[in-house]
Amino acid sequence: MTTTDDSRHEGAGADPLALDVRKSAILNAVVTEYIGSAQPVGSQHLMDAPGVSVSSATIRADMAALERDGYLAQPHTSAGRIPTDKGYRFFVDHLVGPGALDPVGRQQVRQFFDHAHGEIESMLEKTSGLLADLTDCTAMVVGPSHETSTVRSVQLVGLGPRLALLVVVLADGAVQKQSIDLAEEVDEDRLSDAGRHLAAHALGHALSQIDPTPPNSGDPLTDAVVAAGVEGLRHLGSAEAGDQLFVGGSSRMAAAFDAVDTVRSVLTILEQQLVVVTLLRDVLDRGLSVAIGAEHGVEPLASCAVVVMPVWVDGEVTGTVGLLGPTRMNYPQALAAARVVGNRLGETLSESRR
Amino acid sequence: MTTTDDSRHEGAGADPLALDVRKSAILNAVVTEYIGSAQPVGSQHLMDAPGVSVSSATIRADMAALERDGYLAQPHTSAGRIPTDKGYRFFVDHLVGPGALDPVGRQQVRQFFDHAHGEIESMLEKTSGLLADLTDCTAMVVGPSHETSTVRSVQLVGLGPRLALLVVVLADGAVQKQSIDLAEEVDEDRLSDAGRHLAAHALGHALSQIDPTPPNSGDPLTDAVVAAGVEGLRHLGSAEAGDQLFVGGSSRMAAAFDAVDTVRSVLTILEQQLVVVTLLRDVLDRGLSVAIGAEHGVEPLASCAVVVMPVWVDGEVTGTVGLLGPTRMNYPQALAAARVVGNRLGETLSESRR
DNA sequence: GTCAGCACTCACTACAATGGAGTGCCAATC
DNA sequence: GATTGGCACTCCATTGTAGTGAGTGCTGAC
Repeated sequence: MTTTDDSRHEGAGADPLALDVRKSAILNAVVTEYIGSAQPVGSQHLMDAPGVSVSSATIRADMAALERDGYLAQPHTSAGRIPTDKGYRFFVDHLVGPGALDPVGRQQVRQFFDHAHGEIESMLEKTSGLLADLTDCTAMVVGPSHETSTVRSVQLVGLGPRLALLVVVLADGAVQKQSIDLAEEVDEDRLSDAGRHLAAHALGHALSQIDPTPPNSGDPLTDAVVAAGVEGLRHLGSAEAGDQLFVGGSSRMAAAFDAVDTVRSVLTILEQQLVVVTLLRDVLDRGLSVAIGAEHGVEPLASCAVVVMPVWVDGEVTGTVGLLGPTRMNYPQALAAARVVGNRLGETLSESRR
Repeated sequence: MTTTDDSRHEGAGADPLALDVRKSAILNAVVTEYIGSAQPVGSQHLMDAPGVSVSSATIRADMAALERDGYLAQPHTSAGRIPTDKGYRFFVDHLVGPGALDPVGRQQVRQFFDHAHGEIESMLEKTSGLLADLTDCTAMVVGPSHETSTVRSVQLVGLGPRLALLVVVLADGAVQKQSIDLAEEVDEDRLSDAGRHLAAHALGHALSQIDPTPPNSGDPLTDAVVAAGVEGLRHLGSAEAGDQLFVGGSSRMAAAFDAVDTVRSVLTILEQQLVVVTLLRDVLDRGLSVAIGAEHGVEPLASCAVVVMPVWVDGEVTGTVGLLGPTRMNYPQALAAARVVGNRLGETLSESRR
C-alpha cells in the first residue's frame, strides 16, 4: 500500500506539471496517436500503448483527471480526447531522447550539404526547401545577420548624375547594396576616389562597428560622398535593414488544415517578413525551441506551433531555422530535422567564412 | 421582318465566335454576375441586365443555345448556368473598353510609384504586393532580364584561396554575383589585376554580348582568371541564370477556392519559380494577355486564369507582370490593374536607367 | 487501485419528405 | 416568326427521423 501511496503523492505534487508515471504515459500516447491520425483518441486505443497496461476503464479515469488538469480536451461528450496546448507542452518538455532523423532524411541532409555551394542566398533558399521536404511543414530560414560580418570590399558605382550605388561584399559572400542620393553632381573620377577612401576606412571592420566619422581627405566634396557612404554602410548593418527571410513549402500549410480560413490567415502572416522574423527571434530569446498555440503572441497562428533552432557560425548565433506547422505537428521529427539542418548550415557557413 | 432576318444571320454566321447581339449581352451578363456571386445564374436574374430586355423564357432559349455552343454550362439540370472557359474567352475578347481602374486604385498606384525608389528588387517585391492588393489576386512580377542590360561595373573579390566572387553592377542598378572557383591559388593583387582586365573588357557591353575571348594580358594566370570571369559574366547573362520572380499575395488563392486541395496544388506551382516564369513567358509569346483554364498548359492550374502584361523599358520588353486567380476572376479589373501597373513600372525602370 | 459491466451521450450516416429555383416545352400572342 | 406566359418536370438543398457505434462516466465487486 505504501508504494501506491507514493505514486499518488507523485501525481498530486505541488508542481502542476508533474504527473503520475502512468498518466504521463497515457498523455504521451494520446499525443503520439493524435499527431498521426488527427482523430480524437479513445481509451480503447490506448490499452496497448507502451507503459499503459491497464484496462480501458482505468485509462478513462486517468484521462478524466488529465482533462480536469488541462492536458486534454474533448471535442464533444462522446468523443475521444485531443491534447491541449498544455498537453503538447508537457509532451515536448518530457520527450526522452533528442530524437533522431530517419535514415532517409539523414541521407538527404548529407547529400544536400555536401553539394552546397555558390551564393549564400540561393543556398538558404534551398535549405528552406530541404527542411520543408524533411518535415512536411513550412520552413523558415533567417540568413546570417550582417551586423557582425566583416567588410571584404566596398565600391561606389555611379548610376546617374546624383545617384550612386554602394556595393558591399561581406566576408561570408553576401553582397549588399544601397542606393545613395548625392546632394551635388559628382563625376566618375571623384566617385571612385571617394570609393577608395571609403574602402580604406571600412575594410576589415564589421558593418556595425564602422567609425561614423571617417578621416578628412582634404577635398570637401569627396568627404561629403564618403560621409554618405559611411551612413549607407551603417544603415546596412543596422537592424532596420532587416534580416533576409526565406520561406519554403508554404503549400504544406494547405495540407495541414482543412479549414480554408485558417490556411488563409496563416499564409497572410507568412507574407509579412517582419512578423515572422520577430516571432522567431522572440521564441529564441525566451529560451524556447518550441512555441505551441497561444505561447507565441501571434493571434492568427493560434492553431500552429513553431519550432526554432539557432544557427551558430563561428561561435555566434547569427541565423535561425524554423518550422511552422499545426499544433499537432510531429515534434520529435521536427526538432530533430531543425537541429540537424541548423547545425549543418552553421558549419557550412562557418567554412565559407574562411 | 428583314431586320429580324438580319440579326438571325448575324448569329448563325460561319465564325463560331460570332454571336447574336442579345446572346452576347446575355453571356456578358452571366459572366459578370457569376464573377460577383460565384453562384450559377438563372434566367430570372438576367431580365434586368443591360441589353437584355426580354422575358425569362426567351433568355432561357438563348441560354440553351449558348450551352449548345459551349459558352455556358449547367452544374445540374435544375440549376442556373455558369460560364465555360470558352465563355470567359468570349467575354474577355469582346470587352468593350480597355477597362479603367477605380479611383481608389488609381490613387494607390500613383502614390506607390511617386514614392518608388531604392533597390530594384525591393521595388519589384513591393510592386507584386501592390498588384495583389489592387486585384485581390496573387500577383507575379518578373524582373527585367539582364541579358540586354549594360555592365556598369565589374569587380573580383577574393573569398578564399581558390574562391572568388564576381560582382557585377548593371546599368539599371541590379547587382549580380557569381562565385568563381579558381583552379590555382591566386593572391589578392593578381585578382584585382584580373578584375581590371575584366572590367576593361566588359564595361559598357550588354551581358549577353560580351566577347567570349578576352585579349591576352601576357600573364597566363591572370588570363585564366579573366577567362573564368568572362565565363561567369556570360552565365549571368544567359537564360539559365533565370529571371527573378516575385510573388505577392499568395494567401489570396486560399480565399478564391473553397477546396483545400485546389489551394494546395496552386501553391505548389507558385513555389516553382521556373514553372511560373515559363508560364508567363509562354502566354506572352502566344500574343495573349489572358489565358483561361486549360489554355495555359499547366494542369494543376486548370481552374485558374492568368493575366499577363509586358513591361516596356526603353522600347524593349524586359519584364512581366502577371495575375493569377480563379477563372471567375474580375477580368476587367485585373486587366486594367495589370496594364496600369505594368506601364508605370516600365516608366519607373526606364527613368532609373538614365 | 483496478476492472468488468452498464446506461448514457452524441456525432455520423442513411433515408424519406418537402420546398424551391430553374429548366424545357408548348400554345397563344404581337 | 420571334416572343411570351403557363405548366409540368427535374433535381439540389434542407429538414426530420431513426439507427448505429464509438466513446464516456459511474458503480459495485475484487
